[in-house]
Amino acid sequence: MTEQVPAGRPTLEAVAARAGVSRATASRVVNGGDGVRAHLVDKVRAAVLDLGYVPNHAARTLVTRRTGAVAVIIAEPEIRIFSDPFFSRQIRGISKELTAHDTQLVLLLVEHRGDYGRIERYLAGGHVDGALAFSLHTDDPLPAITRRIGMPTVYGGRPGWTGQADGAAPYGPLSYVDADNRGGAREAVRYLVSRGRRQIAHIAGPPDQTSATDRLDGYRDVLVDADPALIAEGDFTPAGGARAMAELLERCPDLDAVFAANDLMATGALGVLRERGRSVPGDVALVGFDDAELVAESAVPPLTTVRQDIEGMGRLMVRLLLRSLDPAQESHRVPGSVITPTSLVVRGSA
Amino acid sequence: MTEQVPAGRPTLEAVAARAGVSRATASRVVNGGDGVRAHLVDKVRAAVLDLGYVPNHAARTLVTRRTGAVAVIIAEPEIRIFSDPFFSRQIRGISKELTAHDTQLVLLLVEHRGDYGRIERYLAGGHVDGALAFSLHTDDPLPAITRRIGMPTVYGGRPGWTGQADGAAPYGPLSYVDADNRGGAREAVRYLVSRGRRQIAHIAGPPDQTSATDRLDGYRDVLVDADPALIAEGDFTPAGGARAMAELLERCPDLDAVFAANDLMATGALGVLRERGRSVPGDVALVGFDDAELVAESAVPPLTTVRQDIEGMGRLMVRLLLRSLDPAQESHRVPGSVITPTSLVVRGSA
DNA sequence: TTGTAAGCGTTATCAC
DNA sequence: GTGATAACGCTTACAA
Repeated sequence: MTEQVPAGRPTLEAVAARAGVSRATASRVVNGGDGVRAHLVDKVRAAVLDLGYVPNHAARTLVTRRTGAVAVIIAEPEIRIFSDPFFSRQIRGISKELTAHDTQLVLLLVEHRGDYGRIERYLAGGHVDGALAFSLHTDDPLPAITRRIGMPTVYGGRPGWTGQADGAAPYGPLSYVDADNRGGAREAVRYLVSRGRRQIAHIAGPPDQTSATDRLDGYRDVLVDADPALIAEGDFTPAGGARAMAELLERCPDLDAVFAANDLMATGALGVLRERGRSVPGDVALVGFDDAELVAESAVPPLTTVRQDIEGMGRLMVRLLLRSLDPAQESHRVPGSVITPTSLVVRGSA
Repeated sequence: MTEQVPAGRPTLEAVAARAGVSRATASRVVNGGDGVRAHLVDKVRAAVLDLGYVPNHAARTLVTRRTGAVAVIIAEPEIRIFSDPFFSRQIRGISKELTAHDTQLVLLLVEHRGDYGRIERYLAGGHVDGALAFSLHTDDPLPAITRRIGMPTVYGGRPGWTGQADGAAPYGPLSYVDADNRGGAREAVRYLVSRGRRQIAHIAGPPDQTSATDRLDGYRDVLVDADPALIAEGDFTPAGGARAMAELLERCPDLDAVFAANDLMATGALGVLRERGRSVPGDVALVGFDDAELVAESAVPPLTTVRQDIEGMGRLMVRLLLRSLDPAQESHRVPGSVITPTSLVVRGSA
């Protein structure tokens, strides 16, 4: 059996043959063509084109030990994965930036605690060069995993225990990108104060997420001795916001402003206020957080809210990660962290 | 340089050495262990455990020509990617089913027309075994691409031109999974009729998506000679629904019911109706489509809507695709299509 | 500047 | 049953 018809996809060998060069030279051209005479570069490029050659990814990975892929791990046991516009935008930012670097996005959704075994095996299997993760809960097993197997990882949102003294960790402290939640919250509350509001309530997020606790801290920074009755806990969903709002109205019927820890909860609160006949912003001023698309602007009235550049944060996570993956970089293996600024967007609700 | 310290991750070779067998036997055990004496199986398993061996994916792919990964292509130029709860749930279904089959999900977001070159290169590069795609617009280049490179693909939602006579296509007609949009729409409209509504309007989705046109067709099936003024076009977003609702109210102030082609538009319509002082369902009955989580149920009043099993559809797409990937299957390379049933969920809005 | 050749870690085809 | 050994397609010293 000689003289076989060109069976599957063309290989580098075929390209080299057609261009009349060695496989090595063909490889050089495919990878940029530095140090190859223009003459040959053209020949090889032509061969690539006629043959429709596309490099075999597995073969390349096998030798370079680089996969050109990054895992995006979304560990959110709750129903809100993806439905939350926050994730959507961050993913979009991540996707764009990865694409710009010719890197693929492998999505790993974690639904159950038991999924972590699978995640660890996957990450350890050399399928990806690095990982991006979100929504770390205080007892999340992920950091231990990525650390153990030495997988460079950047987190979205400040982890709950980043302050731990952990100098012995293989790659230093965790790296993350987060918005200035505390500062943003302060600005929101100060704004309400400046508008003459006196009984400013807060609908907080789940206490095991730093984005929630940081916003609560910001609220407290301004209202140092606020009545604890003015604080109710939600879960970042509209329904949770509605429940919290009902509670607050019960406990403090005279409140004249609400700062909700995210826009979704703010919309829930809005519904309850309307039901109870409180006008917004007349009787009660309402400020959200996120400036979530399809939510903040289209609420009635449109939400005054704290904007964070979610897409930009996604892009930043990628840049941090890829930089740490580059052996030539000084920052090799230590991604570092970044806090991005927020800004208050004033609309109709406050 | 002999006597090297166990440098990187352990290889099959190392496992074999430790277990005192050949690499071939070790490989057999790792891949199920059929035809190997229990005695040796145990030894190899033990070695795998102590060494923390994880197979190298690239090496395996190189020889088996199977990547164990599937691309999920989301080609939605609009802002609603992911923010739309519909996608979220379908992705969840897909993710769960892929996980159950030990297959990875590679996410490819298409934002611009120019992205298709990249997508084609990626698919042709042998990174994935098959593809799943959504939201096909009438002139979408994707089917031509997947067909050209022979990539098994299952679509979410009926493509616009599936009816074309295309027997010559390499792998037969496109395969897809879709809900019974037309039947569901009929049921919704019939329900409104049965409740005594007489001026039933429709807020349609974008005419280049079959889910929208199929629902419109269902509406027309029941209301054969409905006044064209009763039909307004939206874009599947709340804002679009609001605009359409305003138009309808302008043109047909006496309408007493609205069937919106999705829940998001229904919520937009709801806001406008409320603003205009029309009670729901008193003055105007409102029915949506999707039974979108965090949307339908939490609307005020909660939305009567047509439910489709979105997550189930996602799972089904995966099953169809994986079946077509299995060379042992009779259905090899021809995924086939499925239409899943819908059901009317009656809540407060109609 | 170009070619030769040695792997990268697996699976698969053979003999044994 | 088990073990050599030849691919798989590519990159990269090293030699020329």
